[in-house]
This record gives sequence, C-alpha cells and structure tokens, in this order.
Amino acid sequence: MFEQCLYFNTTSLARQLEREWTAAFKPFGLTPSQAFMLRVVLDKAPLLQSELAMEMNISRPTATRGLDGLERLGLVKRVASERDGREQGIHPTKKASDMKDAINAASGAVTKRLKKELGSDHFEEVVGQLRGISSALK
Amino acid sequence: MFEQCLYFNTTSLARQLEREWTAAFKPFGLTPSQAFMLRVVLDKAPLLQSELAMEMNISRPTATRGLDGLERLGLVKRVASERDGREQGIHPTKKASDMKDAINAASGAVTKRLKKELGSDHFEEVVGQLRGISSALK
DNA sequence: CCTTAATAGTTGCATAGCTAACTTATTTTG
DNA sequence: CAAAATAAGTTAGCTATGCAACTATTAAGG
Repeated sequence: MFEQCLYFNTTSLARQLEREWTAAFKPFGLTPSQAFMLRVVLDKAPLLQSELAMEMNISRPTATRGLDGLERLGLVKRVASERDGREQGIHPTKKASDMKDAINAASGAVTKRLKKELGSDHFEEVVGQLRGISSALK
Repeated sequence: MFEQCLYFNTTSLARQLEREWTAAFKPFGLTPSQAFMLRVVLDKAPLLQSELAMEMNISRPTATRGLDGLERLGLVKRVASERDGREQGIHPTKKASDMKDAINAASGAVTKRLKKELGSDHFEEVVGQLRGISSALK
C-alpha cells in the first residue's frame, strides 16, 4: 500500500540489499558495515574518525563503535595525533591490508551480478538518482 | 568513494529519509516504523501478524516487536482467532482510528515537499525503479 | 489414528544506527 | 591571559532489524 512512498521503498530495498552484501562479506567474518568501514580506512588511511564519519555518512558515535569492532578484530589501530591531542589517526593493520583486494572483489562481484540481472545502464542510472536525492536533502 | 555502489547509496539515503519522517511523525509520539505499521493496520484490519510482516517486508520477529510497542501505546489490540489457535487478528483501537487521517496527512506532507524539491516526475520515476530492483531481488 | 510436517507467533541474542550528554583538548575573545 | 566557545571523541540509552531456536497448534500421510 506504500507503492508511491520514497521512504518505504528505500528502507525496504536497503534491508534486502543488506542480505546480499552480508552473504558477500561472510567469508571474511565481516558484516557489510564493518567491511565498508574497513574499505574506507584501507583507501584513505591515515584519516581521522570525523573524516571517516563524514565519508560514510554516519554519526560520530557510530564511527566510534564501528572502529571499536574493527580494532577488536585486529584490523585497525588508533594512533594519537601529535599535532592535536583531541584527534586520533586511523590506520589499517597488515592483516587488513592483506584482505584489501579480496574484500573489494567480493563487493564488486555482487554489484556485477546485480548489474547483469538489472541491466547495466539502468543500474547506474538508479544509483545516480539516489545520490541526487541524497544531496538534495543535505 | 562508493559513488557507484547500490548498497552504499541506498543505505545512506535510507538514513537521511529516516530523519525526515522521524520529524514528521514526532508530533504523534511515533517513530517512522511505528507509524507505518499503524498505517497498515488502520488500512487492512483485521489482519494477521504474518500478513503484516509480508505487507511491510519485515521479518515476523520484527512485526512481533513492533506490535508490542503499538499495543503498549494503546493503539492496537491482538485478538485470538477462533478459527485457528495459532493466529491472532490485529485491530486498531479507537485512539488509533482517530489519528488515522492526521498521520496519513503528515506523511503525505513530507512526500509533497520532497516532490517539490526534487521534481514530481523524477521523484515518481525513482520510486518506481526502487520497486523494480526490490522485486527483481526476491 | 498417530506420528510427522508445517505454520503462527515469540524469545534470545546480536548488530547498526541515532540523539543527548559528557570529557578532554584547543581556539577565540573580551 | 582567563573565560567562554568550539571541536574530537566517547558513553549512555534507545529503536529497528535480523537469524536461530523455541512453543503451541493445525494439517498431512501412512
């Protein structure tokens, strides 16, 4: 009954996609949130927590807890900044760096499969529109 | 860095939309999840919990907990089915029925505002595409 | 019939997300 | 330069969600 509702359809799709990517990252013992957070760290390190939160569109507390988890798994390290005592630089460990290519490939494989099922052009168009709505709301 | 990723952009947009609809339903003391669940009950009652879960694309445990909340707020009642001892019919209370129009209007107002900001045609097209992806995944 | 399957709903346990409020460190400013 | 404001990160407390496993009830099959 909410066929026309942006909220309903977006959140509903988000839950379905969560399942797809959960399966993709399962071999690494990572949830989608953890895997995407780690991918940002692997790509941008060293970076601050606030930068991570910004990049991922999450709140700072969520970044704190996500990093707590990755640190517990031995995948990232927090290093106190010399320049400013409030800041901490985030760094991937060797263990994380060794996983980088495989994690990226796993996510890419899901995307590739969905593109095939949905049509590549259409897929890219939709993603672009999502981004458009997202930035219009900011 | 995930400009092309369907998962990332969908979940990110979902979080932003959550904020918009949270504000819209705040005057009623309801979260978006609660409000949408109540809207289904108001529209389809009497219905079974399994039907509610299906309609909303959520798991049955999530439906159970959502209804627990609405029942605590005095907005729905569970009534044991006569026909089948496993089933429970869900009914809105008078309090809920009295809120129906205002809740629907509040959600409609957000939609209307976003349509204005994003362009009505574009908006409807995107929603349709989300539904397309969603059903392709099932 | 009686045993086995399936179904409706619940409970336990876990994750991810948010806001508000807090601590500590740095900047701004009067 | 001391007081006030700002900023980075954390903690507390809450909601929504899922999967797995459970109970109770009904349906199916031999």
